[in-house]
Amino acid sequence: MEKKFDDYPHPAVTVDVVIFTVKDKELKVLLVKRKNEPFKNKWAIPGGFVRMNESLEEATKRELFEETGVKDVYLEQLYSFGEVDRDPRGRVITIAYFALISLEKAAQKLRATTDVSEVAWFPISKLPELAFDHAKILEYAKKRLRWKFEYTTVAFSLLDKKFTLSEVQKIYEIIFQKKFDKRNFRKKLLSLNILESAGKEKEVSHRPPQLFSLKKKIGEIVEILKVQD
Amino acid sequence: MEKKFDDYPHPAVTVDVVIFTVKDKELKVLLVKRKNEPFKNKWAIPGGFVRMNESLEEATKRELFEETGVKDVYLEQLYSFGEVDRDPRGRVITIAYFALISLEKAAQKLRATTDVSEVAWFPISKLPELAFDHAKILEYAKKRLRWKFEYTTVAFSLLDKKFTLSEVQKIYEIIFQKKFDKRNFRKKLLSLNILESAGKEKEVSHRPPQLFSLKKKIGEIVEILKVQD
DNA sequence: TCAAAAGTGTTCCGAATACACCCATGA
DNA sequence: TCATGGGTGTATTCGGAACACTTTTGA
Repeated sequence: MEKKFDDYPHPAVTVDVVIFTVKDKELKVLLVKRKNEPFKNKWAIPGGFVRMNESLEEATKRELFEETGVKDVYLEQLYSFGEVDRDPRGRVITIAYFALISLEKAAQKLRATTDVSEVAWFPISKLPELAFDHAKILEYAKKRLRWKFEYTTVAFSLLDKKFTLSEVQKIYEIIFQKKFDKRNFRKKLLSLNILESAGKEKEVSHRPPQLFSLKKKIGEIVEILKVQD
Repeated sequence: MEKKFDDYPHPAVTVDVVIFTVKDKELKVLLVKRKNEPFKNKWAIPGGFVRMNESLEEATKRELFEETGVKDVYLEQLYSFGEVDRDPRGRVITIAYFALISLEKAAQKLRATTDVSEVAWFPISKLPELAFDHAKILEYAKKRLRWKFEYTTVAFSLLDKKFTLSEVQKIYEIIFQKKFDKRNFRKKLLSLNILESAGKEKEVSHRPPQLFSLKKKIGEIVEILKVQD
């Protein structure tokens, strides 16, 4: 089983982050355009090598910050991809993460870097051809994303601290590409006992909505919505 | 973001497999006793280095086979662990998998290897102290296991091709440490439309039970049982 | 007074739960 | 005939789904 520590050559290890946001009533993903070979001028999921003195999550946060300038976003490990030939340069194992960032945070300037000529948000429905096995990674991320919306409270990480029930519903309608009944949606959301009242919105030219915020202590899994096709 | 391919030193990469079975009416996990430092004589989850010419899954299957002599078992990737100091020998990133093997397969002889002095099944309720961050990995695996039993048909990978409904129920009662109502359990299982009749058991000294087998084409996620505490 | 979005209740249906007795067989 | 596990039905409760109109505000 185990040999001495350095008997085997070591593969390279990268982290890749699938960064989602909701913008212009669409689910979007952040991609970068590669400046170098391989896959020069192809779009790719942002990522980079893991340094020896940082954990996988630290590496991912660093990449995320370098690419978007944002911190403190929803971040979770997705899956590790390790096919032998997934990178033509040699053996590279990647640990993929996925992140959800809110509209305001995402509105900050995106910055190209030394290895990237462009950075842009792509609607999930109109993706370009992707480098490496990134199409597969993205597929995986989309599945996970939907699952997370059904079974956990991640949706709220796309909203402000205070939000209206209609805003929550809109997010769900975008993610699931489906309309929900307003009364049932609100009833379900309120019955979960995860929200608390947070005053009223002002300065709208119609009936002002109630604001809510997420309660602090919530179990990890809260079956939010059962969505059928 | 990216530098030239070999600008960074590479961490070592291992795979670890949490191997579960149900034996003697208990959920058990396979552990190995380490022959060498670090953590000499401590119990650990079996695992080893990923070779340059094998994928993560291939490496895991190889380890699984070396340790238990079994092939063709349920295997899925669990999570990757990459804290900087998780291995005192240096930077080691591990991709953890979990496997479920059936009683008969598990009954084969377990074999010690060059780096392992003993191999043994431990009931999940009476675990020894574990090497590295393996306690954390095992915790993670236990959670995933329960989830899988609630939402998928993994349970059947612990049974023969043909099985009785009572056998299925026993497996669930062991995993969830909880009794289920026989009529409701059977009703639910049959209503899922995932089983087909496979004759009758013979040679039992009581009313012979119906046998069932799992239908071939089943969606990935079938909400089998909702289990409440 | 109008436009815009907020807010609200009831009926129906299907699934989950609780619960106890008879059946078929070999010993 | 007995011991052993196999097998079965009904009533109740709870949550999900369908469905349309009134309210509040600023412009």
